[in-house]
Amino acid sequence: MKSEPSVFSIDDLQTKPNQTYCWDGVRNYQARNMMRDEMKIGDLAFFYHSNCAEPGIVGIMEVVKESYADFSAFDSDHQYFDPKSNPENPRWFMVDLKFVRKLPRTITLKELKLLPELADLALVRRGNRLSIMPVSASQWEFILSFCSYKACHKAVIF
DNA sequence: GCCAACGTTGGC
DNA sequence: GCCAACGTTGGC
Repeated sequence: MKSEPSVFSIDDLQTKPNQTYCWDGVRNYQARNMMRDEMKIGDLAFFYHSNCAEPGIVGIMEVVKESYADFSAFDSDHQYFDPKSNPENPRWFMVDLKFVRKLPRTITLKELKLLPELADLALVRRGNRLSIMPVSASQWEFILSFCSYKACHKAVIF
C-alpha cells in the first residue's frame, strides 16, 4: 500500500502504534476492489513510500477493520469528495490499518526491480501505478528474508 | 463501443 | 520539471 511520506509516512504511523487509521482517498477501482473484496482482518500489508527521494518498502501494517464506505467521498469540503458517491450507494471503500513494525531498512524500488525472484511483483511490472497491489506469500517471504540478509551480501548483490 | 483529449501518478 | 503510462470522460 503506497503513501507519500510527505503526506503520511511510516513514522507518522509509528508515532501512535496502537492507533488505527482508515485508508481513505483511494479513487481507483482496482485498488478499491482489493480493499473491498480481498483484505481481511489480520492480513498484513507492506507500507510503501512513493513519490519521494527513496521510494521503497519501509514497514508492515495489519488490517484491523474490513471494508466499509469511504465517508470522505461524502463531504463536499473534503479533498477526497466525489459527488458520484453517497451513503445509500457508496462508490468508494476503505479498510482500517494499524502499525506492526518498521523494516530494519528500506527495501528500495531499485532493489525490488533488480531481484529476479520478484520479477512478477505487481509493483515492478511496467507502468503500474496502482496505490494498492497484491503480494504473494512467496514474494512476501522473500522480501522479508532479503531484508534480513542483505547486509551480509551487499557487496555481492550490488 | 470507439477513441481523442485530458488528468493523474510517480519515477527520475 | 519532465514525461511515460496509465485511467477517465464524453462526443459520436
